[in-house]
This record gives sequence, C-alpha cells and structure tokens, in this order.
Amino acid sequence: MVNFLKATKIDKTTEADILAAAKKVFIARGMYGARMQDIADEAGINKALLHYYFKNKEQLFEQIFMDAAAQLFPRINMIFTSDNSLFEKIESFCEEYITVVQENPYLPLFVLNEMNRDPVYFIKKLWQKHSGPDPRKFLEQIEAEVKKGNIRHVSPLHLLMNLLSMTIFPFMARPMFQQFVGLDEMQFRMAMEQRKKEIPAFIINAMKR
Amino acid sequence: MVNFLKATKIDKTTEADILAAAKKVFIARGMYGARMQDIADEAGINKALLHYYFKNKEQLFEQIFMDAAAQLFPRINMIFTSDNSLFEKIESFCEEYITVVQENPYLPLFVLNEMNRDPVYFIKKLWQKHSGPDPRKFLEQIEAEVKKGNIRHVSPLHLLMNLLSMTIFPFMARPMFQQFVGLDEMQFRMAMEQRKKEIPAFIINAMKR
DNA sequence: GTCTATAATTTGATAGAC
DNA sequence: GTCTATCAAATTATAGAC
Repeated sequence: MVNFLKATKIDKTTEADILAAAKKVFIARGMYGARMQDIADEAGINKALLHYYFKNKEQLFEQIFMDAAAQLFPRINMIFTSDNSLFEKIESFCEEYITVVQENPYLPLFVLNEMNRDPVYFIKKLWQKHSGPDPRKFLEQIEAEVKKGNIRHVSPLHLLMNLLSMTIFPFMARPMFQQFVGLDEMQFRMAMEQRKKEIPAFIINAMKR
Repeated sequence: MVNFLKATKIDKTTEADILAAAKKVFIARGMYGARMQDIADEAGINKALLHYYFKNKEQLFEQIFMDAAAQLFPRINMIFTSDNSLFEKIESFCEEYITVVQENPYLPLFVLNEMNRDPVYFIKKLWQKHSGPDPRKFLEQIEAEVKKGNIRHVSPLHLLMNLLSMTIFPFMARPMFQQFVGLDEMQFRMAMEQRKKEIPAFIINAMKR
C-alpha cells in the first residue's frame, strides 16, 4: 500500500536528494576525496540509509559520473551529426556549450579528471551507453569547404581541438585566469559570456582565405 | 663519518627516490587518491622510513605540487615578461610549452585539479614563491599592435585565453580526443608535435586584418 | 524506509629494535 | 638510516530495532 500520508519523504524523493547531494560532493572533491558521511549529511540522512539506496560508494559514483558525462558528450556529438553549415555548427556549439557549463562550471574538470584515472574503463562504459560520436561527417565537411575554396586549408583534427579547447579550458583554469588578470566572479562570468561570440569570430577569421 | 662503503642507499639518494615516487603517485591519483603505502612501495622502502623523511602526507604533497607548478607557471610568465615581438612570443611559447608537456603530459591536469580544490590557499602559496606573473606588458603590447594597425582588433584577455587553451587542453582531454578520432599514442604525440606550428599559424591568421 | 550502534577495513602515523 | 610491529583515527559498510 502506498503510504501517501506519511510525513517523512519517501523513496523517489530521498533517492533524488541523495543523487543531488552525491553530485555536489563528488564533483567538488572527486571519487577519492568524497566522503559517504558528507553525502549523507548533504542529503539530510545518515550513512545507513545511504547504503540502503546505493550498495556502495563505487556504484553511486558511477551513476553520478555517467550523468555528468551525459550532460557534456551529446552536445559535442551535436557538432558531428547536425546538418548545419560549418560556421553555423561552430556558432551554435559555442553558444550552447558555454551556456551549459556556466551553470555547471566544475563538470568538465570533474569528467576529464576521472576519465584520465582509468581511460579504458570509462570510455568503454561511456561508449556502450551513448553510441560513440562519429566525427567523419564533420571532418568531411571541413575538407569539402577547403576544396570549394571557401576557407583556407586547415587540418580538421586541429580545428576540432581548437574549438573544444577554447570553449572548455577557461572554465577548468578559472582560478589561474582570475588571478592572472584580476577578475572577480562576475567579471569572469561576463568574459565567458563574451566568448560565445568571440570564439566563433576568432575561428572564422582564422579560416578566411 | 660518511659511510661511503655502505651497500644500501643513503640519505640524499633515498630522498630523491621518495620524491620521484611521490611525484609519480600523486600525479597519477591526486592528493586524496594517493596512498603513502604506494609511494613507499614505488620508492622501494617502507612507510616508516617514508615518515622519517617527510613528517606527513601533506608536507610531501606540497613539495610535489610546488615542483610541478614550478615547471608550468614560469613558462607562462615568459609570455608576459620577454621583450620579443607579439608573434615571436606566441611562437616560442607554443614550441617550449608543448615540448615540456610532451615529457610530462599529466602535469597540467594535476596542477589545475589541485588548484581548484582550494584556489585561495594554493594561489597564495604559489604567488609567494614565484613572484606573480604580471600580464600588463603583454596586454599593452597587443593594444599597441592594434593601434599601429598591424593586427585587427582583438581582446587581449581572450587572445591569452585562446593561446593557453589551445596549447594545454588537448593534453588534458587526450583520452577523449584519442577516442573521437581513433588515434594511438604515437599518432597523438605526432599531432601535438604539429601543434607547435599549427597554433601560431592559426592565431596569426585570426589576427590578420 | 529510516534510524542507532557497531563491525570491518583501510590508512596515516609512531615506537622502538637494530 | 632502515626496519618490524603496532596504534589511533578515519571511513566504508552492515546488523538489527522500530
């Protein structure tokens, strides 16, 4: 019987609380730095109940990591699969990606960090969940533009690296950039907002012939 | 009396062994993930002796972190302080930085990761050791080039971010890029080698008017 | 489902012999 | 300076009552 009169929270709500708490703690401190006690505290429950919902730390972590990765990778895949023109892809990617990461600024560092810990394992897990991105279309598209004479010769691989680097890296290196140039939180946020237009403009200029 | 006949290694050698082992383990697993036992094993000694040389884990870590940071930050500062032309700076920075990171590919992720754990603490420690980089000269130099009409208008901050991003990020995201495009270790290494020229060319094209 | 209490394990650190 | 043995604290995980 469903206990709809119960005062305390029930399963799905508690589970959601735990996942939200775990996300916060894992992303802030990583797999090793995170403490089950901290996650329980953050979720407003105790450790025993935490283990009731998730058998062990590793299992909980994997779910958080996969969710985090799922917020980042499909948007990269978008570059590869969409039917837009090259310039449109670059523009919409910067716009969308920076918007997402502004709201989750620690996601990229978290994901890349854990990926590097055990690349083989995580990539296997990731690619079996979301079908692996296939960059062939994107690479061919660049070659075609070069052939048509619309852009100067650029290496597709390096263009891809440049695009992703300029979009993602500043969030991972925020403390460094803030210190270098003396930006407060608000100024940094504004700079990232500018980059939605700045990066595409930069790339387009670099590709002009 | 110096025991130069002793078969076993003596102090300075052991200390060096420990530091090398600690560097390896800390960079691979971070402050929290690293185990003193692993460091001892890697150095070929036991935990007790490890604590004889370094009072505690934190002190050992700090030394490793500072050494790692010292390999990366002064080379960035080079951009700011040198008297070369803007183009020369960009070219020599890419050349030198990629060379260093090719030999220590996990350093950037390690340093940025630990920096994000406690930005205030680490930045204070860092800046009191090596005098803080001062980007004013570099920023002014860009403004001057714009004014002289040598390059199109570019935001100095964004140019700096673009340069550092394109140079450093691919090493941090190596598993991702390798998977995306299907590169083995050797092919990735070659791609990074190409970037020594590719990045400056890309930037210079983007700045042409 | 949720709690208290506690077991089991890991791990940083120390004591003391050689 | 290096080791064996051990402690003390932290942390994951479980037992069992409600």
